[in-house]
Parts: sequence; structure tokens; C-alpha cells
Amino acid sequence: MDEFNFSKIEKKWQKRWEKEKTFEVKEDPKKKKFYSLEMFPYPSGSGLHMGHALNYTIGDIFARFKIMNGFNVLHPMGYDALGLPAENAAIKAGTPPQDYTKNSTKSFTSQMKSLGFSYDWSRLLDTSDPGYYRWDQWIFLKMLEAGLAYQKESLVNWCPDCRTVLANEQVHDGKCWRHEGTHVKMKLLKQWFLKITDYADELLDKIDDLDWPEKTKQMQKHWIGKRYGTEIDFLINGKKWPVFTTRPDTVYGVTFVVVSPYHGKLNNLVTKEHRKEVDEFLKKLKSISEKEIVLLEKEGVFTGSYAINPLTKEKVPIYIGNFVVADYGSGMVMAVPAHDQRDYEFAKKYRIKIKIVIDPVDFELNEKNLAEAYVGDGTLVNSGEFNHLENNKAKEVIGEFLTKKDLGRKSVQFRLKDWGISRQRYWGTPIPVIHCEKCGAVPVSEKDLPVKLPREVKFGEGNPLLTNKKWINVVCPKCGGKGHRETDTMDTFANSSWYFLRYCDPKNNKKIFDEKKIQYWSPVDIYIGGAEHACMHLIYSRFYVKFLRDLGLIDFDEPAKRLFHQGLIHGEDGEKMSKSKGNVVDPLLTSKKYGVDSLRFFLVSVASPDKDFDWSEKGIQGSYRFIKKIYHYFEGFKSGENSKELDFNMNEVIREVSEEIENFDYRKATIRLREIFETILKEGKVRKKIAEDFLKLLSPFCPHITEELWEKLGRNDLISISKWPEYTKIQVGKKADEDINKKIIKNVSLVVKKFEDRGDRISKIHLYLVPSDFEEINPEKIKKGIGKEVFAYSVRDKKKHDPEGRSKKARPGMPGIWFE
RNA sequence: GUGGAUGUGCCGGAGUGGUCAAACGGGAAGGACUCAAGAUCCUUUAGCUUAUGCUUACCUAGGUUCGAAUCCUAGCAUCCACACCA
Repeated sequence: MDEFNFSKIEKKWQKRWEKEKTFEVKEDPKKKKFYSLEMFPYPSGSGLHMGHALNYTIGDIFARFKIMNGFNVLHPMGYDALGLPAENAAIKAGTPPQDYTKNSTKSFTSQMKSLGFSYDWSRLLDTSDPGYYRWDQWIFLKMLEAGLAYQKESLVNWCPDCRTVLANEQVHDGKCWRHEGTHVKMKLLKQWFLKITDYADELLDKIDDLDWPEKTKQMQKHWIGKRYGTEIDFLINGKKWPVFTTRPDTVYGVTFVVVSPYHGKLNNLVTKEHRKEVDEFLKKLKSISEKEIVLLEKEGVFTGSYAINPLTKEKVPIYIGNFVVADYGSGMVMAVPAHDQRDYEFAKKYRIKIKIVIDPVDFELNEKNLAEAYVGDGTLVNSGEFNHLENNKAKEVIGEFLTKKDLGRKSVQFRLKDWGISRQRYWGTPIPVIHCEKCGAVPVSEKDLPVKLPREVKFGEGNPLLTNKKWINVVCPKCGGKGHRETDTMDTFANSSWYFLRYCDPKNNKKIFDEKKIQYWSPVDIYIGGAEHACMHLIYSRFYVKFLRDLGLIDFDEPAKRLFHQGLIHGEDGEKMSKSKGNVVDPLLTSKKYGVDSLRFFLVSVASPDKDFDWSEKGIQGSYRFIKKIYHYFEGFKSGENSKELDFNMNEVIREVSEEIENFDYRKATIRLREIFETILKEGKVRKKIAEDFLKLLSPFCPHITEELWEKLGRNDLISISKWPEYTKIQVGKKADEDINKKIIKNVSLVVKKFEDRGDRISKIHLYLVPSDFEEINPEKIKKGIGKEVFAYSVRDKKKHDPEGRSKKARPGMPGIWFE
């Protein structure tokens, strides 16, 4: 018996796939395409981790399954190579990010190749390649033309560690998404924005059509956060200041107005007498991180100004409040302490008047027994001409009234904000704009793209691009005068927002991509990656696709039809894998120890791929044993006749495994494979067809040993591109036919016995069968089997005798029963 | 607070109205082989017991049903995401 030398086998087949370009694909109108994509990795210097291995194994199994099912499968890979970590790591290592990244991507590629993934490596993409980011810049110019890219002075999230601005989506819990311990600060900067909000409605509406995990869809909906409400103009110093509210019905209960400390026109509201207090308050706020503000008590300070309620004409004080969000609505809210908990707390603290305007109807509410805000429904009181209206009705009525008098208007607010893409760092796509004193921000002309990142820069303090004067100082393309380049680079999420389109035509240097190629391959049929991207990458990509569609470049609306999130792998201790905890398991080392196929098989057999699970060394040993067993069995394979039962089982397994892979129930599929293999082992000799089918079913999971054993069975083609076994219906039909009568006899007898044991007398039995069962049963047989008078009906039969409606309980294999 | 998910045997984890003491894997125990270890193979793994028997079991408490791990109601617990959005 040969020693099971998995590493020799792996290399042998990986070489052959590469040599024969097994997984390279071209458009072929005669073949149905399938685009299978996994989120491309950020090529960190530490190489592939187990999470990558899981992600790509899940995708690879799917892609291989589709290939064997006759699809023309596009299964590409690339690198999201631009970004801060590479820059930081490069600085640390003292090498330019270009070199650092090249090393990383090289090692990623060789690692991925060694794991046997079925990628079309000829389409390899690298976002740090000017040939790629040139098209980032091109899209930017198109957005600029369309008015979707713009510059504005704004308060931004600033991470002191990254020394750059972060998008809202990159701030988690008031902290930087890359630095768990770093609080994000607010800073005022001139920034480039992409007007994703123009697409807010469509981004929201189309969510329902996506075959995506419900959770992710929910998160996106929440993130976009569409709210219907009313804008009410309060009068301050003779000027109209709009305030957004979802509760116009409570407008008579407004006793103060609160403005955000970050409101742009805050200074207009602060009177001389209150300047000092306000400044102190603002100063105090600055020293507190956003995270802490959330935990903080509602606090505020009086500005000295008053606002006039347009309906009551009452004058109410204006406060600055730490709980008001600056860039939602107008950054100013009307406060109704009787009917909003936050306002209530604030009013109590600063002893502001509380006025009840909604009467709960079923109990009495007065200022004295009010221990918290009453947010329920009721009828309006103290509301002038609107008294006695039901409050939900009042929302409408007051809204209309305000509109008619031009004191307000219906309004829709989104939580989603425009996407700030400016980053003050080096390793990103340069924003293709030249600033000119005369002409302002002038776009670089398309023919001058790409604006390449200069190698000659100094890293250290601030933005490295500022250190290359030669690169910065250029002539204005418009007037020929003095100009300087924009030194902000784009958020890396710009790079990843459309990469999946570029895979369809990765080397095109004339166009972003060829329309015909895009039309053939896109959109992505299955997209696999982490759930953490739900509100970042997965929203941005949707936005980009819609924009490119509106440019007329593509004719679909959504980047990916179907989405799947893999689970997280924890260390053996159940904790998240991390270097500091020392519980990291390296996929490469593991594959060297047990073989790639064992690793792949194990990764998808411990748990459903979308569930989190703990790494287990014992577990992978179990997978290894299984694979070894298979290897040894096939090595000495001798065909022979096998039982009918095995034929039947195999046929079932083909059906089940196919369905299970399609539904990402990989774990169940591996169980099926184990079971059927046990049966094969027990029988010893089986027909060659059975052996081949088994190897084919196993092939997406364990591509290397199945190639090897396929060869051992005397085949010289590749199993990886062989035809997936077919499931035959006839055979099962026969078998099921025999079963169904027995099954029904058994089940019904059981119930009959129970009834008779209780002392019930049964003379007649009425059975109500689902139509498919009804067609297959043999009533005589059942009658004999049960030994009573039996009447069988189809549930569809309108003339059936069914006084108690038992036919409703009928299910396949188990009829509804009624006794007489 | 809001939204989502989950709760099954020693552990991981299937199942989803009758065939369920509950697949499969891991662990453990016993046995075979071996001088021995490893590998491999077989058996057992809720309790009483060895009977095609009973009892206790699928978070808890109720309910529906001839019958529930599976359906309904309430509660408890855990995990994740978002979180002062007016």
C-alpha cells in the first residue's frame, strides 16, 4: 500500500490545472454563465488567515459545483491593495507601500494556489495598479460631471491614529473601525463627498428584491433610515429656522428648542450674555469622546435666544443640547417634554415647563403624575383649534395646515449621509483634481489619467503627498496658470465598489470594461463574504452600480443577486482568533500537516458555513482520517456488483448533496458523503459507476485526492470539469411506491391502536391523502394491512366524507384520519 | 432601547407534528491486532434493566393534538448588529 502522500498529490494536480488552464474562461454565448465571487482580500503582510481559508473554500466549493453542472463559471480573485494598513506597515518596515504590497500579494497568490482554489488567475486584479485605479479616477470624473461628487467644508470624523478622516460607516461606537482603542474626534475640514443620498430611495426600495440574508437587508434599511415627517419653521430673530419632527401633532406642547453643539450657525443664536457659558459647555464637550456622550446625561446650556412657535406664537428658549445630532434633519429639534423621553429628562433637569397636549383617553394625565414622557396615542388637548382630534389624524391635519400657511411642509429624512471619500493619506487613489486660484477645482482631463501616485515622497508626519512639490505643482488644465494637485486620496471603499465589474474585462486599457463582456458575465450570481460589510462595501457597491447604470454602461441595477455570509472561526478556546491571545491557527501550516483536502473538508463539516464555530484540532484529525480511508479504499479498488439498496441510496445522495450545496448546507452534504462511503465500504466491491459518482460528489470539497483517485480508476480526463452525476426519478418512484402503502398502514395502525386502547370502538376509517400520495396508494393493500374498513380520499376530492375537517391534517406519507 | 438570531445528549451539531433515546462528527469506555505504543477495525455511550419493556429527556411553564424536540402563548437565558435620528 502506498503511503498517503497528500502534498505530492496536491502539487501534481495544481500544476496540471495551471498548465491546462482548467479554470480560465472566455465568454461563450452557447453556455450559460455563472459568476461566483468571494470578497477579495486586503493583502496584509501576515498572509492568509483561517477566515480567508473558510471564505474561499465556501466559494470554491460552490464554483466547482457549478462548473461540474455545466456552467461557464467566472471565478476570479484579486487584491484590495490600497489602504492604510499597507501604508502603516510599509512605514514600519521602511519599504515603500508599492514594494510592500507587491510582496504581500505575491505571497497571497502562492498561498491561495496551494489551497487549490479554482480561480481564473489570468484575471488577477490589483487595485494599487495604476491600470486599475485609473478607472476609479475616471468614475470620479463622471460623478463630478453628473454633480454627484462635490466638495464641502464639513465636520468630519477624524482618527488621530490613522491621521485621516473616516466615513460614518467606519466609525463604530465612536471609535475607529481599525483602532478599537481610538476615539474618533470631530474636525472641520474641506472634503470630497459622493452624493450617495441621491440614490437613497432606490437603494432602499430595491433591497426587498435582493436574495440576501434578511439580517443584512434589515441593517441596510436601518442604515438608510427613511423617515416621513414634517418640517416646521420656527421664527428666530425674524428668520425662519426649519425644524424636523415626526410628531407635528405635539407642536402645541413645545416648550423649548434644542440645537446641536455642532450646528453650523450656532453662533448666530448665542447672545453676548451667554457666550461664556456656551463656550465652557462646548469646551467640555470636546474633551469627551462621542462614545461617552451617548452614556452621558442629557446636558445643555441656554443660548440666550428664543424661537417663536409658528402655531402658538409662543416664545420658547433655545438650548444647546449634547444629545442632538448635527447632520440629521436641520440639526435642531423642537422639544416636547410631555411626549418625548429625552425632552422630558432635559426639561426636568433645567426646570423647563412641561405642557401636556395628548390625552391618553383611558387614564388621566397631568403635569403632576407625569413620571416619564407619555409617548402613546390619544386625543389632542391644549392645542387650540386642533383639540379633540385623534393624534395620528392630527399629524396629517396639522401638517396640511402648516403647508397651507407656508409655516412648514411635509418632509422626508434619511439617516444615510453623503459619502465622504477624502483621506489625507498616501496609499489610495489620487483624486484627479487640480486646484487653481482662478478656476477653482478643475478636473484632470480623461486623457491625462491615471494620476499616478509618485514614489518620491516622505513618510512621517501628515500626508506624504504634500512632501512632493514636483508632483503637486502643475499648471491648471483650464487657464494654464498656477495650479496644485488635490492631495487627498480616495477611501479604499471606492476601489472595491466596482472591482467585480472589472473582473469581466480586467486588462482593458481603452475602456473601464467592454459592454459585451459585462453583459455576458454580470451581475454576480453568488457573492460570498463577511457580514461586517453590510453597511459599508455592500451599500457603496450598490450605489456605484446604479450610477454606472445611469451612465448607460451596464443594464442591471444590483451588483449581486445572491449573497452569503460565512461565519466566524474562533480559536479552540472559543475566543476570537488573535495573535495576542495566541490561539491563531494558520491555514497553511494546517494544510501541510493534514492536507488541503482535509482542511477544506473540515472547514465546512463542523458547522453550517454561515455559523460561527470553534477551531478543533481533533476535528480536523477526524476529517483527515476520513479522507485517508477514502484514499486507501480507492487505491485498492476492484469493481464488482453491488446491492440494489446501494444504487438506491446513491441516487438519493446525489439528489441531497446537490440540493445541499446549492443551499450552502455544506455540513449536511459532508454527512451524506460520510454515510454513503460507509455503505460503500461495507459492501466492499461496488460498480465503477458508483465509485465514480462518489468521487464526483466529493470533488468540490476535496479536489486533489478526487483527481488522483479518478486517475487511479483509469480516467485520464479531469474530474474537476467532469459532469455532475444525475439523479434519476424513476428508480425512486418505484421504491417510494412500495413504501407508501406500508408507511401509511404502519402510521394509521398506530393511531388506531391508541384509540382502541382508550376503549374507542372503530368500525370505519376515513383517510384523506395529499394528491400525490392518493395517486400512488393501493387502497386494497391498506385495507388488508389495517384490517378495518377503509375509505381513502384525496384532499382535493370535493365529495369526500369529512365531517370534522380532518383532511387539513394530511401531509405526504401521513393522511388525515377520521374514525367512525 | 431597536432589530435579528439562537437555546437539543459529555461537547460540536442535525432534525422539524407520528418510523426519535434523537443523524453525523468529536470525546469517553470496552474489545480485536501488537512485546508495547501509534495507526486501523468492531462495540458501547439517559436510567432501570436486558425486556422487541418501562421511566426520564430536546431552556422553563402552560396550551393545541389521538400524538410535539417539532405548532401556539408567556417567560427565562445567550449571542450579534445598530443605537440619544426628534
